[in-house]
Amino acid sequence: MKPQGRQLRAVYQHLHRHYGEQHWWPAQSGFEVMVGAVLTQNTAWTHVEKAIINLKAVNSLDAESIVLAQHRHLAAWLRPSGYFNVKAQRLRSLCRFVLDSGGVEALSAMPTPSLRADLLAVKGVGPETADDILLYAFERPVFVIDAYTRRLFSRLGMVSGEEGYEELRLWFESSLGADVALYNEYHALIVVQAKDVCKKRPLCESCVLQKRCAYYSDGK
DNA sequence: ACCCAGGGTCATA
DNA sequence: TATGACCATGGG
Repeated sequence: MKPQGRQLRAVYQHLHRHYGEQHWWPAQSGFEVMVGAVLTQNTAWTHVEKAIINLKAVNSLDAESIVLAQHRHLAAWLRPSGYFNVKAQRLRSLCRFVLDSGGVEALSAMPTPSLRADLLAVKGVGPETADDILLYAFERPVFVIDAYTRRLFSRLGMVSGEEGYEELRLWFESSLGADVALYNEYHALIVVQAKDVCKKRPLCESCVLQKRCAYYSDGK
């Protein structure tokens, strides 16, 4: 393991002890993970759940139904998750990709690099959404980078925060080694940690690692 | 009333 | 390559 690996695992252990097992991704199928990954873009998960409940209520949580649904219907079902016009389009393009590829089962047989490239080629699927899908739907060892990840490790002084997405992702992956279960839990813990804020003082390293204070916002 | 959520695309310079 | 505008609901 690389030098940063030990430090990264120490942070993980701290978060895991403090917040416990997260059991992500909350979904009943790989396809549901894919849908949730698009719907949660810049949106609170509680709102996404309502949209997914709507889709289930009309028996349309599958690629065929979503592709065939009229835009106004799909948009109405997605309304609670925000950006409903945009997300209806993105969901359609993702579902068309799934169908054109022969379904989720066929996708799960693809090697990770080509699957990742194909996901990124879908309109509305960017790096984070693609990596959510790769890790949580297809159980591939891909470390998900989000704004929380960049902010936390920047404040811990382990990265500058100015790195590009790919650079940061490869840094985590090479430091930790390929480990699906670890990546799964780690990303979940980073997200949970970010929500756990106090208003007392700006973040310092002990804030994160010793939980004296959990004010992780940007102090603006 | 303001801020921001488990981002991404597109137009501009 | 790098900003800025835009998408839109709902909870704190």
